[in-house]
Amino acid sequence: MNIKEASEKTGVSSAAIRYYEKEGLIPAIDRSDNGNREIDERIIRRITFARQMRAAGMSIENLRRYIQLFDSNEDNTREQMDLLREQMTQMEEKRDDIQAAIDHLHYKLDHYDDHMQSAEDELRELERKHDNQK
Amino acid sequence: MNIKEASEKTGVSSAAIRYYEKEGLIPAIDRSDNGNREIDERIIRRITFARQMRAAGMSIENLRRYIQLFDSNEDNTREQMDLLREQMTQMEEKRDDIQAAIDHLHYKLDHYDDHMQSAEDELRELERKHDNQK
DNA sequence: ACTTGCCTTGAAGTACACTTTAAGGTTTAA
DNA sequence: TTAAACCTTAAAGTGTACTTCAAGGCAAGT
Repeated sequence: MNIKEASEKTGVSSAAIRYYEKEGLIPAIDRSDNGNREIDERIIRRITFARQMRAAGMSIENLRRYIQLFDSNEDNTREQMDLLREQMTQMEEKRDDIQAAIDHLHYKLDHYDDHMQSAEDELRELERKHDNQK
Repeated sequence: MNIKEASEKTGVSSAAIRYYEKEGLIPAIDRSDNGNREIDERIIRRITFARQMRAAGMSIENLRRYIQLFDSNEDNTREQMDLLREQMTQMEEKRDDIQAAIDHLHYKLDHYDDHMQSAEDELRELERKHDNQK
């Protein structure tokens, strides 16, 4: 499979696949005789994994660190797991931040009919509700 | 309250508060006699709202669009609500992306003991599980 | 008078994650 | 043989969201 097909299959642009390879987010890709990348299912899975982690906000730097551990032959299970746990914690925080924002906007939408004269009214209302929860 | 106190209270840097004001993410802030910003609770709430939306991944551009509608005197309830709903949809998608990544990493962590010889083993395992779910 | 510590502005600089460009190579089809 | 459609690389460019810098002002304390 050439890079264009891989791009279509994974939803990652050809340029980004090259970039990921150069940055060590995916393994080095074998070349065919003419020097073109010959992409197999193993690489597709690695690209897809990278895409998923990137979509969840994992930085290039952290993803590279993890992949380097992962692809090394040494037993660095401890470090890998620590890194994974650290990333999961960050993702959970981000997920919760987003959920809080969704709840906030949901509240705004639900109360649009009641009082929409001014920004202040609405913000006071939100503030009051927030205070009551404490 | 001066900008430094506001920064400490909201967790948004002084420079970012100035930037948010310039970009129209928060209203224009009143100045005291010497030209310094005099920040009250209303502004604090606006900064906090901006911070929360930013933390959830809402772009400066979209936040400005919403705030401009919000602070205008015209009745653009429809546009405001449409914008809010659009943003919520985006946030929900992002939240779900993150959750999928968390689930993936969780699976990895849970199965670390079983088979950690190679990246390929693990990825095959994930692939298999994924296929089974279809 | 001077240092400290805050403030102001506009402009320039930075980090991240790609994307785009430039210059060229190969393969296939007409 | 020439055009189309892919590929390669290195390097430069881009957008976002700030941060940092430079140059100066104000107010209080020593």
